[in-house]
Amino acid sequence: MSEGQQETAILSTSEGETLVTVTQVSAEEVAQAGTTTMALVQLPGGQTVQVATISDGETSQESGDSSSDTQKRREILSRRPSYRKILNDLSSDAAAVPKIDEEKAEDDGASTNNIVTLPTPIYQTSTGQYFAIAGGGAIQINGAEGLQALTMAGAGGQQAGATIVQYAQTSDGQQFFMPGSQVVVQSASGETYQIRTPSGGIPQGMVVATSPASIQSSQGVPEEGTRKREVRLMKNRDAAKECRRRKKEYVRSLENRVEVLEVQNKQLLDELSGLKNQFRLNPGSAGQ
DNA sequence: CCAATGTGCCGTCATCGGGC
DNA sequence: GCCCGATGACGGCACATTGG
Repeated sequence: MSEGQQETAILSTSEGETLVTVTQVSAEEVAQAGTTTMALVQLPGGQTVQVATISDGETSQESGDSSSDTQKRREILSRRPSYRKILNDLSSDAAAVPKIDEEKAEDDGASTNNIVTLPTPIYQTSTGQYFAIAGGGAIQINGAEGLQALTMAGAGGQQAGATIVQYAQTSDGQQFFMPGSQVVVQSASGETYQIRTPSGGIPQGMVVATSPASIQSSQGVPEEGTRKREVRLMKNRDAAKECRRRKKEYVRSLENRVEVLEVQNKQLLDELSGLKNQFRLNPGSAGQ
């Protein structure tokens, strides 16, 4: 399809009322768009909407202003894979558009920015109950009987709905159970709480939760190294998630581009075939 | 039904490169 | 030089699929 040669389809009712007008954009425009823009749909009110290919991580972002996304995508796709560069682009856009937050919320349930800054220090149990990390460092659990499972409410380091801690109500307080050996919870204020399996005193698998103050007072300076390590692991864990998310998004964009280029290629082949037939039937008209 | 295999996701480690 | 974020590599786990 050459420049300015657009194909238009009109969807109308039996009474002849036009519902929508679909204009296929030129191959060049498609190529420039890189991945997403396939057609323009004109609504009855005169509003024009770009119809884009749909992929998991992109639909939530591109329903709004698509022009800036198209521009950005064009830049992304015109260069060789560089996740660092992609990150720079994304981070520069993040100030204006909170796209990462939205995508991550629906993508894999990972935290919005990083695990360090949880949106709220309140967590929800599988039964809908809540517990909170109070300002003094205490973990407060609202009324529980029997064994309960704690899951992160909303964003967090664990998979959405994954059980990270179980607890039971006892006569002398709360007791925690957990599948792993250690869990670190960080509050919105940045304080780190370690939930660890003790060496003895309580049944195996039972853990206790300690606040930063008690950790420092009971175990002293050497624990600082452990705490730093846990924070570093948490940050790296989150960075790895984000990196994988960007990589998946990049692969999706490449797949989208393949689709677009295949369509473009087919159109060009069809056009070539048509021209060949035309030349065969009417050789004298060639070049006019 | 069950073991083998494939796939996807995650956490961790090692390394690199940029900022200070 | 140190710190920190990004990312490749690796291994583990959970789940789905497949063949006997």
